[in-house]
Amino acid sequence: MPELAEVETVARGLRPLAGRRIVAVRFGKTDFIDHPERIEALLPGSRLVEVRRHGKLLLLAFDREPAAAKAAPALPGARFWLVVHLGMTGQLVLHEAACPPARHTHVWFSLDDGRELRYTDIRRFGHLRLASPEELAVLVAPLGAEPLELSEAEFRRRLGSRRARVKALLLDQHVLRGLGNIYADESLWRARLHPMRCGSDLTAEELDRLWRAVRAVLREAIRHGGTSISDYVNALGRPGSYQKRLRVYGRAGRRCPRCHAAKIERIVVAGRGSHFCPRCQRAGRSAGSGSPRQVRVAAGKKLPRSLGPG
DNA sequence: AAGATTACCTGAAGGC
DNA sequence: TGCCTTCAGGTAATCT
Repeated sequence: MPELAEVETVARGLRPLAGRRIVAVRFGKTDFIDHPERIEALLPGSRLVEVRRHGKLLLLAFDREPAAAKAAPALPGARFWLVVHLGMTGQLVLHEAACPPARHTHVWFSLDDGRELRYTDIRRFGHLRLASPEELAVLVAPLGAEPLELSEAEFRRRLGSRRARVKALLLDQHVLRGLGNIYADESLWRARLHPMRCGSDLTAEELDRLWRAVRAVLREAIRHGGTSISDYVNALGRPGSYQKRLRVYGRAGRRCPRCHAAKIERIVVAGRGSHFCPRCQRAGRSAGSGSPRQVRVAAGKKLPRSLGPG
């Protein structure tokens, strides 16, 4: 599942393509693409000039052919961006043009060196679109801070003021951009925090631990080329190796690699499978079984019998 | 209005 | 053996 570390790895793999020109674009299914006709009109003849990662977004900057200006007056400038979100099963992989395409390949970008950049996406949760610099600014404006760039004070400010569960906050792209389910669980384990803890209940010391944990986990995952569990591969079609180093994700029932005593449990938090060590990551008072709404009711009003203590 | 839940999509896995 | 159901999760839309 492409999260920050996977998208970063793909971006690094695509960077050597800077300077290449797109000569043709071909589509399969386009129901996950915004205005494919715009892509068809603008990309051929354009040159890739830059590859960036923004959270889980892959941003490819192109300088357009002057001749293409007439074809797409909606993008008046010379520079535009191909914005790619890999969703759950998206892959952007460089192939020789002669290589037979994988199933679920939906976009072919033919390059001027005879190779093809292909977008494959089994479940089509991914997203593709073209954006002017102005449109891109609007697109990324709601996104939160880059996890590897924000300060500890900023991290504390963003999470410590929120009543939502810390797991939900880590997954919320408006708080931090780029974390997904795997690295959220790994970070919480490393910081020894229960996923159901509420952001505003975390002490400054706990938030500091979490900030350090997120950075350490992401750096380690990037160093190992990301996590390949089901579908993820890099821009050359090769898997990462961080799945071998996961401490809790997908390891329910196995012994905690830190305390070697308790077994990893899996519960649902924020609608997502959440893996943690019940011994190393204690729930604390605010992280009981009820929803935050029920906790609030419990503090002020009489409880229904079924929710009461004991 | 913040936080929770659901729909989207396909393939793998488990049950009978 | 094969069909059926359930589950996985990133995000946007919808509900409370």
